[in-house]
Amino acid sequence: MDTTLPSNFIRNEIESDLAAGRYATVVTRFPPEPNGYLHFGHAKSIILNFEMAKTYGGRCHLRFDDTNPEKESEAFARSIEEAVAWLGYDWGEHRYYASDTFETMYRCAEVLIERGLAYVDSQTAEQIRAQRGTLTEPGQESPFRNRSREESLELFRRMRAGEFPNGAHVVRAKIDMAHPNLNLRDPVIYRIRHVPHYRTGTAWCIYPTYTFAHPIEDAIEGVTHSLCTLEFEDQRPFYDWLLEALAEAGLFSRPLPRQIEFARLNLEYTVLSKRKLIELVEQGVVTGWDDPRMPTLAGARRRGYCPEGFRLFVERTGIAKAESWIDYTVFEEAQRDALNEIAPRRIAVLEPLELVLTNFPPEAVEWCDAPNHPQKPEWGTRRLPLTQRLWIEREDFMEVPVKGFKRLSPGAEVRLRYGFVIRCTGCEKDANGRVTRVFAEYYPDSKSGTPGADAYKPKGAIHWLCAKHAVAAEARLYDRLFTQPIPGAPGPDGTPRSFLDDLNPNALTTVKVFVEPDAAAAPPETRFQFERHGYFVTDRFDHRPDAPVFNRTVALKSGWKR
RNA sequence: UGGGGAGUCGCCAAGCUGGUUAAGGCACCGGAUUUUGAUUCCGGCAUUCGAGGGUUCGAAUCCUUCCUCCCCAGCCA
Repeated sequence: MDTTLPSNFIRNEIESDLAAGRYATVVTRFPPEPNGYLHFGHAKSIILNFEMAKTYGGRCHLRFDDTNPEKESEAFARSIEEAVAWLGYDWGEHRYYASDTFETMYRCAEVLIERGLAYVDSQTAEQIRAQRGTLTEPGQESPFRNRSREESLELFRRMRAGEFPNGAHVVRAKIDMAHPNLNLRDPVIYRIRHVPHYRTGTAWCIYPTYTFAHPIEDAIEGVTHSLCTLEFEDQRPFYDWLLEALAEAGLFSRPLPRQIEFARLNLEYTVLSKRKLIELVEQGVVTGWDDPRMPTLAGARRRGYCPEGFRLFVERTGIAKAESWIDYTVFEEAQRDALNEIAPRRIAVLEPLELVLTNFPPEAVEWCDAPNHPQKPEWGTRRLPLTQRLWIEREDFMEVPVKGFKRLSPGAEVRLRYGFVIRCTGCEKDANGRVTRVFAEYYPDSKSGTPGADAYKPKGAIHWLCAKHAVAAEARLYDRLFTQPIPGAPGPDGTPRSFLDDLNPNALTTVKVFVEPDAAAAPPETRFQFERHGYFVTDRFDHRPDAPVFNRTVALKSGWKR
């Protein structure tokens, strides 16, 4: 067993199950309903399930929980597969659809009825609700609860045959209408829905409910550990009741799968509920499900976040049962740590200011070697042309420097990264007092990598790009989508607010920038670290070498506090 | 006021079959290295485990009372 992974209660449970011989192997599953896009919360579940299986030498299935034809589609299923694969997981042969097992489920329900453990109720949804009782009062038994097994069986058969309209009958498990756990007060396990299913078409007009289908799907697939979120905790008694009954009837063999619940992910400065995500798209707050500001996996991919960063994130935040809100910095830091390892360095000037080296020969070009990664010499170097006219970052110059400023200002010396040390001699301003150009003199004997270059000890180093060679590009600077840690949380005085009230208007800023030619020429989805700025990626859809588009994934940390 | 869960450092989270100084991560604060104010590197960061009682030589870990928060009354998942 891998002891380098952090301990968590699920690992403990699995290990004791294995040690006790309850299961010979570990089989988990990621069971999305194909009715929407995957988000960061799903990433936690995907990673948990696949990593647990991997850790114990088992396997993880991808299962589409498509038991409600009203909102599911093939397109969603495909986008889910794409996202899981993007995260780096392979379900191999083990892709399942609940809808492939409708016949088995039908049989399971029949067996329950035959054994007197389920019955067809012919009341309306309203009547059933009224009889369910309340949290403190027991429910009432349906007048149809004790009808004969034969009659229920016959009605169930006719339900399947399409003889009844929606809502005319349902089949319910027969457990205990007075049970303190409402989920055991004869839960509905089959309902009539005259709606075509995206996979089974019109073959069925009755569909099993999640409650009934999920345990059966797990058992059919031989799942050992069915990991789900906390809200299903109350459902576990039914999960066990059902499988026990079916095993007793000989439909499933032991060991039966067991459900274990963990807390879902809550991340600050973002929202992770399907409803809110849909609202962001429909209100036009973002451009779509894959907008880089969206906490969807499609958005994350486009934003430039990497799978390894997600894995690190999940590993660092852990798996537990306490509902908690994770600091956004944990997510960002995990991404930076992962990106730092895989992103080659390049230079980009985000807010260009012209710098003229007055003592540099006008036609000369000095080639400077720059490493592609400061800690990975094996990644090699590239050559940057340096000429008299350069672009530097506007924020790297201050006519009147503040205390602690280590960059350019009149009289100050600074190193042009990988190039020469220069001394600022002044600047030029327009009528509004805005600096339009900076002047400096370079020290010819200070070139990086040449003997004696280290004799210069400037306080800082700034990046630059040759004005003649730099390529213009568009940079989309992304930031957190919300301004509050918990979007929509009530105000201090308790006034109710909406998460839409906390939108960050600056979550996207588009700017015209200059980049190194080879960065512009890179294919879509190529990641770079633009030195001193952050991690960027060429946009998956909009980037073209002749019209480059870079998305800022996450900025570098900055210890510089004015 | 029924049932099911959870409360350990600012944010997460190990530990919880009782026994040396309560892991680790993020954040934060130093300090070293650095041609990214990045990375890396050292060091600091809970006499205390929701609160009160109790058992014990000894409790975050056992018992007990209380407090707070979350979930459940879809023919959603």
